[in-house]
Amino acid sequence: MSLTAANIAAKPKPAATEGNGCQRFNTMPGNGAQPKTNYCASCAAHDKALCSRLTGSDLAEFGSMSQHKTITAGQMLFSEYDDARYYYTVISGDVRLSRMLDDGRRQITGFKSTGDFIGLGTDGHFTADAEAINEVVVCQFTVPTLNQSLEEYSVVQGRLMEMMQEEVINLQNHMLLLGRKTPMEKIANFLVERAKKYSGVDLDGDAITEVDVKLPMSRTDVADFLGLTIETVSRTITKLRKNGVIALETAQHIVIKDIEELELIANGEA
Amino acid sequence: MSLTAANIAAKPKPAATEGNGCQRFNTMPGNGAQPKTNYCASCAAHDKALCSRLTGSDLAEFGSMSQHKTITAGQMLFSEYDDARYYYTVISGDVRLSRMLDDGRRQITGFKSTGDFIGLGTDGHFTADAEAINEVVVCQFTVPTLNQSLEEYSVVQGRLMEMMQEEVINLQNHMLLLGRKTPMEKIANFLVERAKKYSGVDLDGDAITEVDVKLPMSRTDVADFLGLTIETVSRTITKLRKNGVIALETAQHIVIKDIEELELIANGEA
DNA sequence: CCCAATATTTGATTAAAATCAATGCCTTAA
DNA sequence: TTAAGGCATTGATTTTAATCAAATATTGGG
Repeated sequence: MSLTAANIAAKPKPAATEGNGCQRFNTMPGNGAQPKTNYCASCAAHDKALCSRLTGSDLAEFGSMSQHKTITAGQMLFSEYDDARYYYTVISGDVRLSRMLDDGRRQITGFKSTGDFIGLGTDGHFTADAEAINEVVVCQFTVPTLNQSLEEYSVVQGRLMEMMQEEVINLQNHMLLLGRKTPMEKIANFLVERAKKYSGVDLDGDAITEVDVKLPMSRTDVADFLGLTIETVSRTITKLRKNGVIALETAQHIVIKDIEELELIANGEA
Repeated sequence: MSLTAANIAAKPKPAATEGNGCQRFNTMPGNGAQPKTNYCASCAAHDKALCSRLTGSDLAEFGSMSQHKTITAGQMLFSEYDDARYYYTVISGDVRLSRMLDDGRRQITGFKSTGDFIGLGTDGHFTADAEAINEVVVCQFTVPTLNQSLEEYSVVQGRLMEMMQEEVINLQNHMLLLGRKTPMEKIANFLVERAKKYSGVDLDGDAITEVDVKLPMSRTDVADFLGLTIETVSRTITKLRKNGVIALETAQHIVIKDIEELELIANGEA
């Protein structure tokens, strides 16, 4: 079983550079006497990642086939049309995936961070650009290696399937946003999503009204994710601020003052 | 291994009605003496479907676990939030998948026809409405049955993975369209896509300029797929017609007069 | 610490598509 | 054959967000 859809025709275009910043996974700094297993078991990404259901020696063996790689802010992990030689799990930092038109118009199709898998939606070549928003550490597997692991570890296979399902749901949600939501609804939706995924607070719990949201990406990135211009993004955030629904600590640090109201706005119910 | 992402929280809402129009797959009309295999081997959907890599007795056994079901135009196959009890392969006809906002705004996330799998993007519940555009025949599997088959037939598993990859690519393409393309580019893109998928003509071959495109869906559906209003859809089609890039046999039957030009327009290169 | 460069916000104007409104066309059933 | 209803098209107007333009804030380098 291969993750790659070999039957799909590939598009013509050159591949890009490769191989900077690599380091063997097993050369990670730390106590040399510690058993290998612990590197992965204590990994910040493990609980949410492809390997989340592996433990003990299976996890150790799976992990031994991976390498960590560090990418500095602004650097590309890969470009659209590149041969898909590696798949990645984000350990830390934020990655943006995007597609572009010839004249420079850009659509960001997703932001990936700790635990997220990068490699869905490939047909042998990557179908998007992947760029580091800040310093990013990824755990990379070669495509053949991962494909073999999928055969060997059915729990990895199952987890991948689950992640693909989540991804399809996310993309469908985002299509509804792009096609049918107003700028105000888009921004509210975006902030609520970030809050749910990254604040660490359980928003379903009662009496929670105030949530911190960090936005590592620029306004341009937000605009290109939501199908807006930066000016509209900025004006809309200002409007929410003036209404008291949010407050701005800095441009990149937003405090949601009323998450319930923001959710109503996000779903067109306000 | 289960296709369902059991860990994802399910949303609250009632399930819908079920069970009309069912018929046992093996009671299909035809020569009773024919071996079972042939029913699936000669199925119009087989080559593109989940079962495309199964042959002989495997195909027969896999097929024996399915049922055919006929849905009349306008009827729902399932609704958003319904328990996902079945997965489907479209045998014939056209299905639209959509998500709605409370005030009625709708985004169609895809049109499914012969060979397409319906059931991607579920978390135990369906995350979209599925409606028949015309009379539709589907081949349905219960979720547990299909999950078991995925274990048993690795080629089915592999084909599913491939189809999910294609789906993710499709959705990413459509996000670029929704977020960043002009109405003219959207319509051109839509027509080219339909032509590539359904005309049966190999468009990469040279000297092909004229292609028939049938649109089983209404202008409202097209609008809700492309994030436009029906008026804008209509006006844009009229403009293409006046420019001679397309011609209208009827509203539902469009002839692409210059596919190359239409592709340029679709990609913002014209 | 200050300056330059970049990012964000705000303001004015324009362009584009949505909305409101009406007409035309096609299908179907009496 | 004709009338009715639904769908599609066309036209007029309004609204919205994009564009154009400028000011303010933030960041990093010297």
